[in-house]
Parts: sequence; structure tokens; C-alpha cells
Amino acid sequence: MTAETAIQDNASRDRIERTILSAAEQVFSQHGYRGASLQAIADQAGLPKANILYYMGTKQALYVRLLNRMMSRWNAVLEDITPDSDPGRVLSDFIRTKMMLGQRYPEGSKLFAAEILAGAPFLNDYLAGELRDWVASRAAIIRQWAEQGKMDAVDPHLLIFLIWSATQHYTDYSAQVSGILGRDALNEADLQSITQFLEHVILKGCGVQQSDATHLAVK
Amino acid sequence: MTAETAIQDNASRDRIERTILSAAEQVFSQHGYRGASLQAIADQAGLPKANILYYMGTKQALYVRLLNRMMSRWNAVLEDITPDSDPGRVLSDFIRTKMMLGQRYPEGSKLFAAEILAGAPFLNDYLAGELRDWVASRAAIIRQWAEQGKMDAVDPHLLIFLIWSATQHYTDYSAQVSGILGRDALNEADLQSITQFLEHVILKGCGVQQSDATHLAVK
DNA sequence: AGCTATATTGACCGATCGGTCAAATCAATT
DNA sequence: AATTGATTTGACCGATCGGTCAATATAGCT
Repeated sequence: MTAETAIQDNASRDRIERTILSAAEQVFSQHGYRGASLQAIADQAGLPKANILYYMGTKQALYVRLLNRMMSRWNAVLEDITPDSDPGRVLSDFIRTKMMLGQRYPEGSKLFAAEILAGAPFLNDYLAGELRDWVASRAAIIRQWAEQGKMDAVDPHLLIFLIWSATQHYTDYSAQVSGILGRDALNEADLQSITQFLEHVILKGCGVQQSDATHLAVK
Repeated sequence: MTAETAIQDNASRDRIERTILSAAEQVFSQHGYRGASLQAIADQAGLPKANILYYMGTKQALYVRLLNRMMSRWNAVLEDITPDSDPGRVLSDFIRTKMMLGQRYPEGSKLFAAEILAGAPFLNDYLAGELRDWVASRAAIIRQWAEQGKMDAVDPHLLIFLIWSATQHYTDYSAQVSGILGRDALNEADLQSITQFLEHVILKGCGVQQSDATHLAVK
């Protein structure tokens, strides 16, 4: 087999796999691991069920692969945070990035939420390992900001959880938000209002000054 | 049949129904409507599967009954709010009541969350009806507070969503919180810290003064 | 054209799904 | 003791579950 055909084969395979992953993400995010059926995923993907298993092996392997894909999208968040950073700018960026991620990958976000709701049977190691370290390192820096008098001495973990939950809400509970606001879906103006509101309340609530750059960008 | 026996019968029936409802709440909250099986609920309740159906009719009827039970628990929240109320006291109460409800009915809260995640197929009417009215009436009063200069002119809907999401997080995503904090479960001291943190950030972030009474209670 | 490796898919497997039913049991009244 | 209505539950139903497999089709290489 030449290199050329290998590339062609892989490209074709990748295209099909992306179709399957996308379909599976939709079904798993709505009904959770147990509630999702391979037949429903196959129908969503427009492929026979046996084909899903040919590419993905088992239901569990497909599910775990989706979880890993979603987790990898988190790598860049709050990456360049230092004790010398401006808290207002960093927290603003965090809020905006989180809102953007939720909008970009709504199914992935809901998939994650469903896994946590079920007690995180597949994610316990990740939560108590990588993610805990991620949070701990950011929390340490936030605590330094507080010691430097840049902000109130709030518990950094709780601050991260607050931003986490407040932003995630508009993705994972979009059905509730839409139902209450009486909209089919949130538009760009809604998202800007929400982001601005969260920045205002959270930064002010932590005694952080909103930087000019952030303010202008919002305006 | 005498009145006495009728009472006795109903008492026995109520006891069994509570057992079933409790078991079903656990299973539904973990796996959602589709992912839950009557056999799993029966095992959890320690009853044969046919008995579940004898008392509850169908899986769907059981599920809807659980949703209604959970919704009814919300009736007392933010009930006595008026334009003359003290925003700090009311918002504090809201945060505390919400945290308490989550702790008291964790399975019910997760059941609700799973239903919303699935797109609220059984709750759409409730969300766009009763709940929307509930939110709208409270939002109107909060807006009056802002107009009276008692707090910042934030969007009342977004403020309600913020308190909603921030408190709900510790119930619905307890697996994530526990995993990251490295605890088996949150204790009473944790909950006090969380409540205090949320009161501090949200009230300060909305330009509301924390009332003395509230402050003392927290202290 | 013939060969080989990969891809496709209908048919099928045992297990489990929600739900039904009839036979057995229980409890209270006469 | 006999009767009656409510309760209990094992057996069973067709449908669907995750997964296997063999037959077929496809595509690139010689």
C-alpha cells in the first residue's frame, strides 16, 4: 500500500468517524450513557448499526472517546495565568472563554453534564486527577492575588465553581432558559448581555476592578 | 368497608408508594427517563417489578409524578417578596433556601436536571407557563428595587438564573465538586462556607448591602 | 483479470426492555 | 366458614437492547 492510498483511506475513515462521533454526541448528551441506544445513534448518523460497531468497537468505547474529545477542548482554558496577571482581565477571559466553549460545543457540554449527574462513573479518575490539579494550580494563583490585595479574600475554588456553574447553565439548561425567557434559542445579543452581566457581578462581587480593555471590548 | 379500614388501607398504600417513589427518584436521577429501567427501580425498592406497575400504572406516570412532586416543593420559595422588601435579606434568603432545598432533595434536583438536559420533553409546558410566571413576577419586583436605587440595574432574570445555577451546582454536580475538592461529600461547614461566599459575591456584585441580621446569622 | 485487505450490512444471538395477565394470597366483613 | 375486594407476583408477550458473524461489495496493487 502506498502512502497516497493510506492518506486517502484515513481521510475517508476520518470523515465517517466524525459523522458517527457527532451523531453519538447528540444522542448521548440528551439521554445519557444508558438511555442512548446504538440504533438511535446509527439512525442519526444515517448508517446501519453494524457499521457504528465496526468503526467504534463497543458502545462504551464510543462513549469514552467522546468524553476524551470533550476534555481535550479544555486544555487551552486559563493556560497563561500568573501571579502577576491582572485578575480582572483573567477572570473576564475565563468567563468569556467558558461561554464561548459552551456555545461552540453544546452537545459535548451536555454529555459531560449527564456523565457527572450519573455519578461520573467513567470520569472519576479524571476529576480526582487531572482536573483537580488544573483547579488547584489556578486556585493557588488566585489566592496570591487576594494576598496582594488585588481582590477580596474569597475561596478560589468556590470562585472557579461559580464561574463554571453560571456559564454552564446557559448551555446545559438551555431548555429551561429558553422556556422561561420565551425564546426558541439565545441569540448573539443575549449572549453578550449574559457575559456582561456575569462579568459585572462576579468581578465586582470579588472586589476586582474591570480593566479598561475588557470594558471597551464589551461595549 | 368502614372508615377505619379505609384509613388503614390508605396508610399502607402510602407507605409502599413512598418506598417506590424514593427508589424511582434515585434511579431516574442517575440515568434519566430512558436510561432508567423498571427492574432497577424494583430492585432498589425491594419489590417485584409487577408490583411497581400495579401501584404506578406506567413508567411514564411514575416519572411524571416524581416531577410534579419536585415542582411542588418549590412553591414556598421567594413567596413573600414585595417592592418594599430589603433586597439583601430577600436575596440572602433565596440563596439559603435554594442551598437547603438542594441538600434536602438531592435526587429530586438531579431528576429535574436530567429532564432539562434531555430537552424538557415532559416539562416544556411547566417551564413556559407556571415557572415563567413565577420568574416574571419576581423579576418585576427586583427591577423596582433597582429603580429605587437599592441595587445595581442588573437584568433580574439573569440574577435569578445566577443564583439558580450557582446553588444547583453543588447538588447536581456533587460528583465533580467532591472529586475536585477531594472529599467524599460536603459537610455542614462546607455548605456554610459556600453559602457565605455566594452571599458575599452576589450581593456585593449587585450593589446590595448585606443586612445586619443576615450578617449575624452567617457569622 | 486476479488477488488481497478493507468496508458494508442483513441476519441473527441471548438478554433485557415496558407492560399484561391470571393465579395465588391476604385482609376485612358478613 | 364463606365471601369479597385489594394485593402480590411468577410467567409470559412482542420489541428492542448491545454485540457477532458471515456473505457481499469495494478498491488498490500486481
